[in-house]
Amino acid sequence: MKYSNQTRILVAVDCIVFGFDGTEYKLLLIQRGFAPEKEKWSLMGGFVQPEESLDEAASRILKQLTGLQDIYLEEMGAFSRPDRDPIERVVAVTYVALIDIEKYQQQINDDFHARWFPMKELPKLIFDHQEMVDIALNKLRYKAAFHPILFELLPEKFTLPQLQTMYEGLYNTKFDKRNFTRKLLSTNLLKKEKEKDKLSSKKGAFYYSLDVKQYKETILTIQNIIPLHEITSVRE
Amino acid sequence: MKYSNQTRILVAVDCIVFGFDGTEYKLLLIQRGFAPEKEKWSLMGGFVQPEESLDEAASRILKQLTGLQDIYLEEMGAFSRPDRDPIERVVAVTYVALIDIEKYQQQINDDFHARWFPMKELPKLIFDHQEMVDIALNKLRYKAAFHPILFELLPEKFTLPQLQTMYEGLYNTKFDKRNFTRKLLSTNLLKKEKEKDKLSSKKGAFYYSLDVKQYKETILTIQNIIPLHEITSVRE
DNA sequence: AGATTAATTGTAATAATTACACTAATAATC
DNA sequence: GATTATTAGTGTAATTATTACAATTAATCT
Repeated sequence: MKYSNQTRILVAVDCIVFGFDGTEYKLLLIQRGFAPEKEKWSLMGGFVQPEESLDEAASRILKQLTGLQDIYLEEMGAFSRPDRDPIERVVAVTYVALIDIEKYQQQINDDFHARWFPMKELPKLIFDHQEMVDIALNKLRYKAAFHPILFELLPEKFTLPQLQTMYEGLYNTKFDKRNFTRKLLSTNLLKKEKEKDKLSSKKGAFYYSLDVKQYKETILTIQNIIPLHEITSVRE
Repeated sequence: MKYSNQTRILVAVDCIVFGFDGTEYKLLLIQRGFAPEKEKWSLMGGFVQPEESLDEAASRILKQLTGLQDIYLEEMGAFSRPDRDPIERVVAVTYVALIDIEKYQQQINDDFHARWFPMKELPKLIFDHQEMVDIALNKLRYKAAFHPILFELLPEKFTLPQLQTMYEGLYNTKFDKRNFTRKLLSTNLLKKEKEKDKLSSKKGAFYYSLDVKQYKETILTIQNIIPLHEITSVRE
């Protein structure tokens, strides 16, 4: 038994993977393996299979095309212009991930020519993938202003100057060191470690790590219009 | 020419329409017009047609099933469990709207038994529609804490007590009048009108309206971690 | 005219944000 | 081993935002 007289459509998933290498933002791309636009640079995409959800499809596709697994992927929206794919109609649902480039460098598998491109030097992308990336970057900027999600882009232990560089890179601006660190530390999300990172300076900068318990509590908290003590519960 | 060996899937759109009547939040539902679950309460849903985008499908479906048109609908996410519809696989993309119940009361058309239900008295919904509503409400709470989007739920002219009631209703709490109005007015988004609303009190409360130009500028502004003067441009 | 109802308004204490520049630690160099 | 170069780390005062708290005002109703 089926719904009659309805058109069935190909559903695809495209994964937008942002990375940070301590200096700049990069985007992970692959060379598309099939026609049309074979060999052209593309997000990691594929078709949803009959027995998998979109989340499952996104994880599978990312793993198949890059080797990356156990990455947090967040749905970002559907792209559905009827002519967005020249071959036939495809509705694409996008997923976004933020990863620490160095941490996952090993996992990334060369079979499909996955490659990191600095955000300022992206090649021409197929179909509407550039639009997907633009929207994802704007959403990331927006979210990062409220939520300390940029931690996800860093290794487990990171320094305050690294964090600051990351925020400055996202917004193309400079912040005052004292005010920036004060604000970050006042969140109580950071734990100072005993070791220093000696790679990027002579003096060396102390490592910090994310206080995961605090983080999970804090990320559920609503700010601004709602006085903090009024909050009961918010799922997301 | 088509992509070979791929499964095509029904794609549906479901519209979650929240309303506020000055006192409480309500959800617009219809009685489903076809099997399975015919006559059961449901979000306004339908299948995406070959030549329309998802946004277009959402507008069309909302209009066909309720008469509502020119409503701002925002995509909220896909629901894709393979077994979410017992007849056959359907991937549903949800859209959320906020409207002023009284303003649109006229437009709402009884052909399909569209009806407002108070959020605390929702009937059993088909499939995973209750889950969609729960997620939408949480996202609304979350967004409203940062963005003054609740204006969209009110008529063009509204009073400060109405606004406060709306915020209090969303969070099940009470705010201090003085602090609430001070905060709202400090956004410079509200313009005081000359007339008063005399319906809800003897003294009458002045009407305010949204300063649309200011609103569009402000909604693009990022707060918190990013000092305001640093912002260049953020699309969303 | 007086009672009733809900709208409107201010202030003082506290907390957060901003602007601003020198000192500390280490490695590299002479 | 002293000097230089480099980046990390830190404090304070002025301003602005937030909070807690209650009397007065405008209009209608009796």
